[in-house]
Amino acid sequence: MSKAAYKRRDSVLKIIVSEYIATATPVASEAILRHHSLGVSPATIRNDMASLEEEGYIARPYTSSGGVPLDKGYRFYVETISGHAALPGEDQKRIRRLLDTAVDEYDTLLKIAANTMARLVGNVAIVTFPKSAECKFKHIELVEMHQYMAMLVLILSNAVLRRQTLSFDESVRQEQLGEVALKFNREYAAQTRSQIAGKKLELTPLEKKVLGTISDVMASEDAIEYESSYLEGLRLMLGQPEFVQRERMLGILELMEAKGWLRNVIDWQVTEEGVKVIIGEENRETALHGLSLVFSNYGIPEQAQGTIGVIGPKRMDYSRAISAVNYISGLLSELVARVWRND
Amino acid sequence: MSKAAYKRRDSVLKIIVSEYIATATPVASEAILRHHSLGVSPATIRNDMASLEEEGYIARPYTSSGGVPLDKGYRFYVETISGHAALPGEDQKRIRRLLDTAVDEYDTLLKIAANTMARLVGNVAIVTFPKSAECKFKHIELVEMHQYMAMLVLILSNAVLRRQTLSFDESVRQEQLGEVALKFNREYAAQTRSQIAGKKLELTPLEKKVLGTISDVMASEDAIEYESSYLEGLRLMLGQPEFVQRERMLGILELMEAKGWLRNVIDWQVTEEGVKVIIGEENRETALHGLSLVFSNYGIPEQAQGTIGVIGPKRMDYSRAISAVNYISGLLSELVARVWRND
DNA sequence: TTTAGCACTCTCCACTTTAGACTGCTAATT
DNA sequence: AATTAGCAGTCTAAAGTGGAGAGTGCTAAA
Repeated sequence: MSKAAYKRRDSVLKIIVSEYIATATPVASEAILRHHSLGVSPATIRNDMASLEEEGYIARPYTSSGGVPLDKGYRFYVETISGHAALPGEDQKRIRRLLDTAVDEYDTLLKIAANTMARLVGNVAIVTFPKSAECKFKHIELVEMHQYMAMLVLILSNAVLRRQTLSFDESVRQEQLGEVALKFNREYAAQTRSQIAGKKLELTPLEKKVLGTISDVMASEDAIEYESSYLEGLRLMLGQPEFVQRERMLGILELMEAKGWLRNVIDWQVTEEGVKVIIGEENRETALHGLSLVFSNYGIPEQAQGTIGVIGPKRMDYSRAISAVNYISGLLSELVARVWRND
Repeated sequence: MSKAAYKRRDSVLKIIVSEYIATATPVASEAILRHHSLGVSPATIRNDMASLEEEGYIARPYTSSGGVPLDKGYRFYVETISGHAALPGEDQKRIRRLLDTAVDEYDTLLKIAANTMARLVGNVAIVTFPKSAECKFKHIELVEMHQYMAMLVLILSNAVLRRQTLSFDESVRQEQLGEVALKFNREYAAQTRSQIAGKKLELTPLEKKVLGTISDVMASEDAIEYESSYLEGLRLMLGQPEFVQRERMLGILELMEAKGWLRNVIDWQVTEEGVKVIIGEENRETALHGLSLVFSNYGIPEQAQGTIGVIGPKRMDYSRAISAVNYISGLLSELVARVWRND
């Protein structure tokens, strides 16, 4: 096969993928020529398609139908388009304005980010809270609820807020609680759980109790990976033709309601820069073999990192997804940096 | 029609409903006798069914098929069974143990409650956060993030926690922030937003800024009705045979992803005691006309009330749902009361 | 290497057929 | 007046049929 012929075959593959993404139906040789004149006849395209099939880029649902891309075909497509993608300027502006309105409210901000992205790509969007490797004590507050009970509010350095109630056998007054809080805030500022444990202080029974609770909360925070995250756009994704079979639809719902599924899905170890695309069987989780993922980390490495991404059928608009994830993750990084400037 | 005949007809209706709930297929006259011998022939049952149809309790999908209950039939069924329902002792124990483990962590507690109930009834369960009519200031905390930014943590009397970041034009130190917090905590304890606004104090520019933010947060808290709630068991409900039509499935997903839908669905005005059942077209929201709701309020009236309930197809196990909602709402009330004992 | 031409394959849709499930009605019975 | 047996009649669901149309694979020629 000549060099020019190879090039044409690659074009054919690209057209098949993009056409299939648009129509969700097998792409016929003549359909390819309808929209992109390649200066050759349908028969030539058919030969190319036969060759593409042989090498595992495309497949045909039945003996003589059009071609549909296989994972390898999608992969090729993604490689060739990535880099060129950028969100339209007006979208960028709109999104920036939208997120700016919520910049002071952390949770709302992330929720809006997820929602916006979901609608932008017509699929499921996920945003996790930023998380640091090992959380640090920032501040506690003890508030009396009633005589025998108080609420402990613990603020961690990654701006995570956790609360826990404490019951006492004896009556405790707000003043006492205030003193304990003051002492701990002075002694433990910016320390990790293990550092706090290492510090031997003289403690009253009340203080011991509070310290124990703090330690528990920090431990559970360290253990959590993705518990809290926002997931938006389920209805959009499930409206796609790939989910006409009820089985698939329910499978997805089941997966997403399961606890801790995200941990298996996103390879947390990977801290590479930039947008990553995972296609079909490249997914570790078998339930996701029919889907693709486009995601990126955001935030400040080693300090406060979260993940933002899109999940959709393999037949998703990768160009749009990549540019959306890229832009919004950048935006979030910016906003996170503003809060963390010098922590 | 004799008294005895009326009684039999009621039995027939009850059997039709319960049989339909179990099988999801129209109930034939002979099927009724298969499981419940009423001492009469199928022809008699048929006469009864004709009468039930005439009065709008049941309908037939086509000219000569079995009967399916209409809303009026379900309503009759619910009236006759309610009161007799109680969760099996072992379930009660299991659930109590489960919730006890999370009693100190408010959010987890509610999430577990929702999850448990969803699995108990095989449908969607919803639990909202307790909310009081007008929230009261309990405590604030100001934590320095960096020179020009601080985080405001506001604790309200209903144990709701809200945070917000504050940016300053000038550099601000933690000490200053601490003093502001101390002052506000002293002056504003247990006051509502309007009370705080009415109190005229000498304020520095910094204090004015903080007060403004507090006021904003409390205002938005007062405005929120059901923003935060846990919804579990979508996959269970959507697995039911009523959702084989994709349209319906997507309709439900759309409804549930919409913001503020819950407010329309649950009649918040109703503060009656006990479990309430809403069947099909009794729902205000048209998207829910095919579904039923079983819900109850929990918490302390006027002080901290939330809602817990089940959403499922009209063909749901009402007996189980009513007993589950009843039991779990009672349990939550108990746990809430423990925290609020004398607020 | 590309192309024209044609037989062949397979899907999709509409239509028909058939078996079986239930009822409604009528006339007889209690 | 209420109940029953019996049977004709109605309707569904599933399986089968046939034809149109889309699209390919192959062959032989350019």
